[in-house]
Amino acid sequence: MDIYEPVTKVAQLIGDPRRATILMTLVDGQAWPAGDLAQVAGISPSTASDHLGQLVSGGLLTVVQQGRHRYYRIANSDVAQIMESLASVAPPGPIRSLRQSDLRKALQYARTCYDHVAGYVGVAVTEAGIRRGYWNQEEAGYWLTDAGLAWLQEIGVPCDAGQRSIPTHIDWTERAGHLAGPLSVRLTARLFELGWFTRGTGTTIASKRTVVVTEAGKDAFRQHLGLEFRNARS
Amino acid sequence: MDIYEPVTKVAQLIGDPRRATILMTLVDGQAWPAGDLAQVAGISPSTASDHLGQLVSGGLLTVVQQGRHRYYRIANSDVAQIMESLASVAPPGPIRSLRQSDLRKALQYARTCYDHVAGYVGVAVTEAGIRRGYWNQEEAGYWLTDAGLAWLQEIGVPCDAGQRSIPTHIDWTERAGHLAGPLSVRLTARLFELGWFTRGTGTTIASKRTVVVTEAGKDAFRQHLGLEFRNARS
DNA sequence: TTGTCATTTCGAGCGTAACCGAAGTTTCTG
DNA sequence: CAGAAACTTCGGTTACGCTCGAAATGACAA
Repeated sequence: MDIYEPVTKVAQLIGDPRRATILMTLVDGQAWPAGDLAQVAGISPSTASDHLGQLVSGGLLTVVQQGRHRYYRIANSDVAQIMESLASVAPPGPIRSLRQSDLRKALQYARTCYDHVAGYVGVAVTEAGIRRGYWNQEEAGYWLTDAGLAWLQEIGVPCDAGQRSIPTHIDWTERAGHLAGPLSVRLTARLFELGWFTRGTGTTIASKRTVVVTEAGKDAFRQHLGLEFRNARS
Repeated sequence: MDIYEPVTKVAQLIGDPRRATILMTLVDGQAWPAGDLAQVAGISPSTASDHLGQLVSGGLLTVVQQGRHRYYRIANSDVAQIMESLASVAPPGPIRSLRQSDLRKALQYARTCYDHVAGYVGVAVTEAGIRRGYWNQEEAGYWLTDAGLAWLQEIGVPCDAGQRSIPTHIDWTERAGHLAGPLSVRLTARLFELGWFTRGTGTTIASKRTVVVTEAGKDAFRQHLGLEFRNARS
C-alpha cells in the first residue's frame, strides 16, 4: 500500500547527521576513502563503514576499490542536485562563528558541484555565454553554437563538433540554470588550468569546495565574455 | 560545527513513512484536516498530530484553523518541488498491484502539483505554447507575449497585462520545465472550468491528484495549440 | 449550560538504528 | 612470509523517536 516507500528511503538516508555530512562532503563529485570520511563525520571507522554501506545499497553513492583504499563518490548528478536543493529549502540555520558565515558566503559565490562550477559565478558565466551567442537556451538545456565551439577551441577546451547539446542544472542558491555535463567538466577543468579559477585555501574539506576567481581570471572573463563579476562578499 | 544541520533536519522529517505519505498527499497544494491525514497515513489521530506538529515547526507545512478543523497544507512551492524531485531520484520501487501500476502511470501522465498541472501533459502544454508564440522561454522562466495574452483572455483566463513574467518549475518525471505561479493557477482552474480537464475518479486521495484530458479537451487543445497528446497508457 | 466532535498533550511502552570495540578479511610493504 | 594498514563484519549496548490510549483543550450546536 505504500507507494512512497522509495521516497521515504532516500530521505531517511539523507536524514542522519553523519550521512548528511558525508554526502555534502562528496557533493562536489570528488571521491574520498572511507577513513577520511569517517574523520570528516567524526565517527569511528566501523560506524562510517556501516553508513557508507547503506548509502551505496540505497543508490546514493558508488564505491571503487584502489589498493587497500575504497573510494566513495556520489552515484550520479541527480543525487548531487537533490543535496543542493535540500540545502536551499532548508532554513539558513544559526551561524555559530564568523568562519562559518564566511564559508557560506564563499560557497554561495562559487563552488564546485559534481561536474561544474555552481553558485553565482557559474550562473553568470552561463548567462554571459548566452549574451555572446556562444550557446542558446533551449527547452531542456543549451545548444552550442559555431561561435561557441570556436571560442572553446580557442581557449583550449577539447570539443566534439558533433556534440552540441549541453545539459543544464538548476542552481538553487541563484534560482537559475547553468551549464552541466561532460563539456562543462572539461571547460571547468580548463579554466582552473588557465588560472582563471583557483581553489579555496581553507584546511577543511568544505572550504576546498569553494572556488575563487583570480585577478587574471577577472581580466580574462571581461575580455572573453564581457563579464564583470560582482564582489565575492556581498 | 555542523553546518549541514538544516539539510539533515528537512530530510529527517521527510524520511518517516507516515510523514512522507502526508507530504505526498498534500503536494498538490490542497489543504486537508488532521483527521483525514491520520486516516490516509494509517495512524491514530494523536500520532498524526505529533507528526503534523513536527512538519509545521520544521517549516514544511502550514496550518489554518477553520472552525474545529485544522487544515494543513504544503508551506510553499519549494517544498512541493523537493518532494517531486525526491520521487524522481528514488528508484521506482516494486509494484505490488495492478492498481498501483495504473495509478503511477496516471500520475506520470498528468497530476496537479501545488499550483499547476505537472507530468507529461503540463510539459506538453507549455511547449505547445512556446511553438505557438504564446510565451517565450527565458533564462529563469517564461515571458508572456501579446499573442499569448490575447489567447488567455479569449479562453477566459483573467490576466494582468503588466504581469508578463511566468515562473517555471522543473518536472522531474519529464525532466523539462513547465508553467508555474499565479497565472498558471488561474489557467489550470479555467481549463477545469471549461471541461478540458477533469479529475481522476478513484476513491483514494492519491488518485484524486490525477488529471484526465477529456475528449472535448483533446479537440480544444488540438484546435487552440495544435497539440496532439500521446495516449495516457504508455 | 451541556454534550459532542476535532484535535492536541501527556505518559508509558517498545522497536529500531546508531554507535563502538574487537576480531576478521584483504592488500600493500619490508 | 610476517607485519602493518584500510576497511568491513559482528555482537552487545544505548538512546532516540514512533506509537497508542487516556485525558485535556477548544469550538460548535442544541
